[in-house]
Amino acid sequence: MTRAETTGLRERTRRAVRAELAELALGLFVERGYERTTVEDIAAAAGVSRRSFFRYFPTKEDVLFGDVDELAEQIAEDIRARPGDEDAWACLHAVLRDWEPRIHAAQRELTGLRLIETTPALRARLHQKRDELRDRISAALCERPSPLLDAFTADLLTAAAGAALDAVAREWLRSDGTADRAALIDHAFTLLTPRP
Amino acid sequence: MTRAETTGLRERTRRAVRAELAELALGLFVERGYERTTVEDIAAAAGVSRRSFFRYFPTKEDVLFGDVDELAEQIAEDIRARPGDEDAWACLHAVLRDWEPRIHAAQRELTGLRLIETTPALRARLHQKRDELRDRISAALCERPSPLLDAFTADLLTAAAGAALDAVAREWLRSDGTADRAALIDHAFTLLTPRP
DNA sequence: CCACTGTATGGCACTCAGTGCCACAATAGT
DNA sequence: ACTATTGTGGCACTGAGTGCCATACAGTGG
Repeated sequence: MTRAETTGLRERTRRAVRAELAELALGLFVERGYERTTVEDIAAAAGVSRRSFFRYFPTKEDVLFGDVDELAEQIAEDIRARPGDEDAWACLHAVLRDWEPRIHAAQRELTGLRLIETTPALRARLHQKRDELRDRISAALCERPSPLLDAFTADLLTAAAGAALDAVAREWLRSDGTADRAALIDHAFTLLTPRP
Repeated sequence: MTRAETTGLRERTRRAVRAELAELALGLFVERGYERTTVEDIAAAAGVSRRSFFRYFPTKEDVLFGDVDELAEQIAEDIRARPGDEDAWACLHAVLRDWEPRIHAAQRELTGLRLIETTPALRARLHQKRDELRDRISAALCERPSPLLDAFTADLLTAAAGAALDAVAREWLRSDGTADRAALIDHAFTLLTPRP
C-alpha cells in the first residue's frame, strides 16, 4: 500500500468525476424525475460506463447524498468535546444549530431537498442516513461524563432533536427557502425543552 | 360490478392467501434473512406464482407491514374527535398511547420488529409509512378548532411524538420485550411536554 | 343446469438496479 | 523502462417490479 495522500493525480480525478456525476445526476433528476432517469443515463452524461458509476456511488440514491458518515463522526466528536456539565438538550441544541447548515448543504439546498422530499425512494434513503446519525449522536451523549443519561433518554432526546431538524427543513421548504432556519431551530428546541 | 361485500368466497380466499403469504414470508425472513429470501421463495411456499405475489403486495417489503393506511385514517379521525379545547400535545399523547399497541401489532411484535430494526431496507420502508402517518396526523391537528396551530408547530409536535414512539420501540427491543411500553410512552411524552 | 361476464391467475418477456468476473489500460514506485 | 497496483469497460447474471395475454373460475341471469 503506497499511501494515496490528498493529492495524487488518481485521487484528484476521482474527486472530479464523483463531483461531476453528482452534478449531472441532480440535473437529470430535476429535468426528468428521479425514477425516469436511469443510472445508464447519468453514466453516459459523464462519459463513463454504467459499471464505473457503481464504483463511485454504491447506489443510485447515494449520488445525491454527500458523505454523511464523515459528517456524523465530526458531529459526534463535537458533542464529546462540549463542557461536561452541560445539559444534554442544550448540548444537542448548540451542536446541531451549528452543524445544520452543513447537513443542509450536503443535500444540495432547495433543489436537492425538494427532490428528496417528493421522491419516496430518496426520502427513505435520507431516513436511513438520519438513523445512522442518530445512533452515533446518541452514543456520544451516553459517553458524556456529567448528566449520566441512560440509553433510553439519550435516544429519546436525540430522536426528538432529529424530529426538530426535520420539521425545520420541511417548514423551510414550505416557505420556498425564505424562512430563517436558525431561528426555527431555536424555536423548536425551546418548545421541546425537556422537563427537569 | 357486483358488490363484493365482506363475505364473498372471493374476498375470503383473498384474505386467507394474503395472511398466509405474510405468515410464510416472516418465517422465511427470520430463517434465512430478508435479503437471502426471494419473492419466488415466498410465492412457492404459499403455492402461488411470483406474478401473483405482486397482486397481493405491491413490494416485497410490504408483506411485513399491515395496512398502515387504514390505521392512519382511524388515528386521524380519533384526533379530530377529541375535545376541541384540549392541548395539542396532550391530545397526541392520549391518542397515540391508545393506538400504540395496534401500530405495534401491525409490525408482528418482537420477531417482526427485530427484523425490521436490523434490515435497512425494511427500516426505510417503515420510515416511509411513518411519514404518511405523520402527515395525516399533522393535518388532523391543524383542523382542530381551539389551539390554533400553525403548520410548523403541528408538524413539529407530531414529529416529536413520532420520535417518542420510535424511541420507545427501540427501548422495548433493547429490553427483549420486557419493558412496559405504556409507561415508557408516558415518560417520554411528559419529558418532552412543550413549554407554553 | 347452462351460458355469460368479470375477475384472479400463471406464464412470458421486459426494464432496471446492483454485483462478480475478467481482460486491459493507466498510473505510481523503483 | 519494468513491474505491481489500481481503475475501467464489457459481459453475464440475480432479483425486484411491470405489462400483456390466454386461461380458469366465482357470481349472476336465464
